[in-house]
Amino acid sequence: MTADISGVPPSPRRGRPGYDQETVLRRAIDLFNRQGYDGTSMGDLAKELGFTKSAIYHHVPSKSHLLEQALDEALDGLAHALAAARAESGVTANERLRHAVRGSVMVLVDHLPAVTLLLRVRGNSEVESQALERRRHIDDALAEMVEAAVAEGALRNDLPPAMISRLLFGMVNSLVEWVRPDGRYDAEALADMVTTVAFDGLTR
Amino acid sequence: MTADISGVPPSPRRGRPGYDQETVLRRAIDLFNRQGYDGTSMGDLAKELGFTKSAIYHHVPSKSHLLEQALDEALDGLAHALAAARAESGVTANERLRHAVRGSVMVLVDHLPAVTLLLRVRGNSEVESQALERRRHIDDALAEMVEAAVAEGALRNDLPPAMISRLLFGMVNSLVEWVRPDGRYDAEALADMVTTVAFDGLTR
DNA sequence: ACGTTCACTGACCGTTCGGTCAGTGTGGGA
DNA sequence: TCCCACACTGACCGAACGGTCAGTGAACGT
Repeated sequence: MTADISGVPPSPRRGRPGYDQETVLRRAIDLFNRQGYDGTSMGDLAKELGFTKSAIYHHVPSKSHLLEQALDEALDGLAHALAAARAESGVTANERLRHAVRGSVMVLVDHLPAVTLLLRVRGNSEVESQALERRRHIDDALAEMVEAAVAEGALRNDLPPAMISRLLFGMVNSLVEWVRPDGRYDAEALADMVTTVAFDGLTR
Repeated sequence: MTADISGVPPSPRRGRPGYDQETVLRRAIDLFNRQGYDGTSMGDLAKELGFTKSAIYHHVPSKSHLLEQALDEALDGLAHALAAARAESGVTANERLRHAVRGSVMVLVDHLPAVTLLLRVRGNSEVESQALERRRHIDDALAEMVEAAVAEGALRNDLPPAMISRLLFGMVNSLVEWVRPDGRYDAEALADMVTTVAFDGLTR
C-alpha cells in the first residue's frame, strides 16, 4: 500500500531470499476455499506455507487483509467485465447481456479462487459486508441488463425479469462449485455452453 | 437419541417449562446460515435464544450435533424426492427428470434453512465429510437421470450430459441464495419457473 | 404445604485463536 | 571480509472457543 508510493526499487532483491506477498495470498485463498475463511487459522496457513505463523505477519498485516485483497480481485474483475459489456454500442440489449454473461464466465474461470471466495462471503465482518455491497451493485446492474433485453422483446416476458436474472446468474455462479483448472474445458468453451443452455434451453 | 427409546411420556410435562430441542435447532440453523457454522459460537447462539451458553447443553449434546441434524434433514428430504422421481414408471426418462427437478425445488423451499446449510458445507469435520458424500451420491443419481433423458433423445446432445446436469442443478441450488419464505413465490410457482427456464431457455 | 422434576445459571476448564516482539541467522553488496 | 538488509523463529499475549459441573429456583403432582 504505502510502500508502492516509493516505486519499484532498482535493485532486484536484498538480504535473505524467501516468499513474497503474492505467494502467501494465493495459498491463503486456496486454503480459505478448502476450509472456509473462519475455518482456517493462521496456524493452518503457516503449516501450508512451511514456516511459522509469525513469519506470515512479516509479509501480510492481518488475516482480514488477505481476504480483502482476494475479494477486491474478484470484484474488480467482475466489475470490469460488466462495464465492458455495458459500454458496447451499436448492438442490441440482448447481445450486451450475452456478452456480460460471457465476460462473467471468463472472469470466473480466470480468477476462480478469488471469485469462489467472493460467492461464499456472508457479511460477517466489515470487509465482508463491503464486498457484499459491491457485489449487490454488480448484480443490480446485471438485472438491469436483463430487464432491457426483455423490454426489447428478445427474452421471454412470461417471467419477472428479476427472476430471469437470478436464475441466469445463479447458473453462471454455480460454475465455481465444480470448474477446476484441469484444461478439461477452457473458458471459451465453458462460456459457450453456459450461454447455449441458458438462452436456448436443455430441450432438443 | 437414547431418550426416544422410552417412547413418548404419558404425562405432558414436568417441572419448570422452557425451550425444547427443536426450537434450539431451528434457531441454530438460522444463525449458522447468517454467520456460517464456523463463524457462529455457542455464545452467539445462547444470546440469540436469550439464555446462557451452558443451558444449550441441557438440550443438545454438542455444536456438531446441531449441524448433523440439520444436514440429515436436508439430505433425507432430497433423497426422498429423488427416490420418488426414480420410482415412477410408465413415463419417459425426461418426465422423470422434470419431476426430480420439481421435487428438488419443493424440498429446497420446504426445508430452506437446512438445504442452504447443506449447500455450504465444505467437509471440514467428520460430520461435514459424511454429508458431502451423501450429497455426492444424490448428485450422481441426478446425473444418471439426465443421461437417460439425453439417451432417450429428449435433451440436447451437443453438450456432455454431466455438464447439463451440473448447470441444471447449479441453477436449482442457486435458489437458496435469494428465495425467502415471504409468500412472494410459492414452491409450485418457483418449480414451474425453474423448469421452464431450464428446459425451454430464456429466449422468447 | 411439600417434594420432586427439570430448565437454567455462573464459574471454570483446557485449547486455540489472531496477533506481537525481541531476537537469530542467512546471503548479497561493497 | 565485513556489514547490514531481511526472512524468519519461538515464546508469549489477552480473548474467545467448545464444553463441564455443582448448584439454584420455578412449577407441577400429590
